[in-house]
Amino acid sequence: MQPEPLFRALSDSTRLRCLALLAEHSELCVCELTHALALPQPKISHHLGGLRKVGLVCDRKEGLWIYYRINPELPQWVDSILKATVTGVGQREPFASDAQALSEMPNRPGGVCSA
Amino acid sequence: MQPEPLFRALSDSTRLRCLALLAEHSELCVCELTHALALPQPKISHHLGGLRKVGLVCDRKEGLWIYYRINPELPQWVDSILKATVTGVGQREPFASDAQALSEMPNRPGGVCSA
DNA sequence: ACACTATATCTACCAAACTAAATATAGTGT
DNA sequence: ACACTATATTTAGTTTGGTAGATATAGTGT
Repeated sequence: MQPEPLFRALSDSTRLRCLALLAEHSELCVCELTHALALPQPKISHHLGGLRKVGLVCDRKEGLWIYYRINPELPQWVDSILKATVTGVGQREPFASDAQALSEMPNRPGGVCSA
Repeated sequence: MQPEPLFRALSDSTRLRCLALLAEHSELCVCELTHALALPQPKISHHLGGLRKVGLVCDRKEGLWIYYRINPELPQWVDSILKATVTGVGQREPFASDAQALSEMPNRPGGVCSA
């Protein structure tokens, strides 16, 4: 993985918020992310596409839903960067509120039992 | 430190190359970086200004030269990100060639004896 | 077939940022 | 005072990338 596109992907607030949630939930569908971040669905989809394009996330289709997860085959140094980032900023806003909003979302599909 | 400006700073090739060199040389002046990267001096200065603005580097003036170093007071998670990046991509091009070009530079000023 | 939900794509607009080149600032030595 | 070196800033042009909104695709249930 090239560092420049990686860091560019990490330089946007919407993408970082998605990644921060994904880092703690193994997989989430678009509607969960849309709810947690309270942003328009096309915007979320657009940014998830960007994350997928650089290889940071992958997706899985199940029925009507598409579940995203952090790519489990990331190079170790990339994984370290993600972990360091979540450690460093995960308690701040808006990340904390996003996690809270997600946990309070009613009618969540599938993978609720994930870590 | 905010993550978005940090990652945006890391998303440019010129800035990454400067940081990679600084990560292994404690301090370097602008002319050393300009020589190592073989880029126009105003371009190097401009990008160093960007790195300084987000707090990734600081500088020290000595006579005609301005020495840059990685900010020694970076938050731990930011330091982890820098180290992971250098570990992950430091051996690749153009970083390896930059280090080589720096080591072969004649008439280097001041801090040559740095690690 | 139809309505509904979930997601993706497309279009147009706008702002941020990289680049190149010229020029300005500032320190040094003669 | 002048020439020279090192560095920073400014300007203009171009591109990249984010946003909003509309629309398309696709799966589900009736």
